[in-house]
Amino acid sequence: MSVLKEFNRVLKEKGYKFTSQRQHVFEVVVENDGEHLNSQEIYELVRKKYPEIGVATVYRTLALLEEMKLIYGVDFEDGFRRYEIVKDDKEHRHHHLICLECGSIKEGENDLLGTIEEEILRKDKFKVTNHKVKFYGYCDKCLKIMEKNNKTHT
Amino acid sequence: MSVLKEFNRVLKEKGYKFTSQRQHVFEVVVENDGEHLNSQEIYELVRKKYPEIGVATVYRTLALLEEMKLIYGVDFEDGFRRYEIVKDDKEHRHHHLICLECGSIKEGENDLLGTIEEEILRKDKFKVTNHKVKFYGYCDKCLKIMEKNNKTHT
DNA sequence: CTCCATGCAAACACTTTGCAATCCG
DNA sequence: CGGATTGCAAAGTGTTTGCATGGAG
Repeated sequence: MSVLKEFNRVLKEKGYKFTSQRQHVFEVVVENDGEHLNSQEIYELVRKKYPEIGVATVYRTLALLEEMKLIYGVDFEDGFRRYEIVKDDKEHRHHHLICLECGSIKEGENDLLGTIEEEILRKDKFKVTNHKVKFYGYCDKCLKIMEKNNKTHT
Repeated sequence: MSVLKEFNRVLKEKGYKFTSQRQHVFEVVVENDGEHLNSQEIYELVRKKYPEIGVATVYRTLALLEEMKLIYGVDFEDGFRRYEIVKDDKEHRHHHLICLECGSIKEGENDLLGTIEEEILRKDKFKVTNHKVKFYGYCDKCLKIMEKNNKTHT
């Protein structure tokens, strides 16, 4: 798997050591891409494959991976820091659709915000280099259920 | 001040009691609108006027104010829950421009995201009811300084 | 063999909770 | 008065740190 090779390469490049703990943590994040796992969930999953690992190592490794720009943290304000894989710079700049009914988190189209960022540069004279965007609302599934039940929201 | 009256009114409406602690907490948030104070900062400011207040009361009051929809929490991922006043539904749905250089937080134009939300409804079949949007980048001032220093970023 | 990396537990920082005392209505 | 509200301190979170041991290079 090329992602793992890349991981190894960047590790060496930065003078960090390759350990099975780091490999396991990284693998769990890769294998669960799109799940937005939090640190504890990652810890639990790693423990299944590598029971001796300690929480601290997981936290340290996640920080390391973030520093290496292999993953990055997202915050859904549920009290946990959650992680996503950085696929490339474009992919990085997506946004999330968070359903208030079922709690599902869906990743949205990538390029929607480009024009807005241009506008911000013009109007606010603010050069956007990244964004964290969360839309809250109701997903298709829940909308349909709510319609069926004749519920109204807001 | 009509905001305070409104506060009092909503309190009564919901069957909550009006106490000087609650008034002070609310006042501090109102007086520092735009500052995005976190709970501890609010606690410190309230203590200047009302030294007997306890942290717990501040947290409880902030939760109350949030429930009453008089304020709402924002998360700038600095480890603190920060608060803003809800002025009206429109105002609520703004976004933030966070400068990576000086850390300043500016509030952006309100209506920029309307069209995007329509597009999300069409493309993703997701009905947006609120959003939390943070743009990271460089503010006008820092951009100019960086240009002067011939620095490049990213 | 030399450090970097790890595991453990203790320490942290922010927030919440339990409970007796207080005070609004 | 009576129950909601408070202050205090203790308990809970998720996360970080100190330190001796262990393992990669």
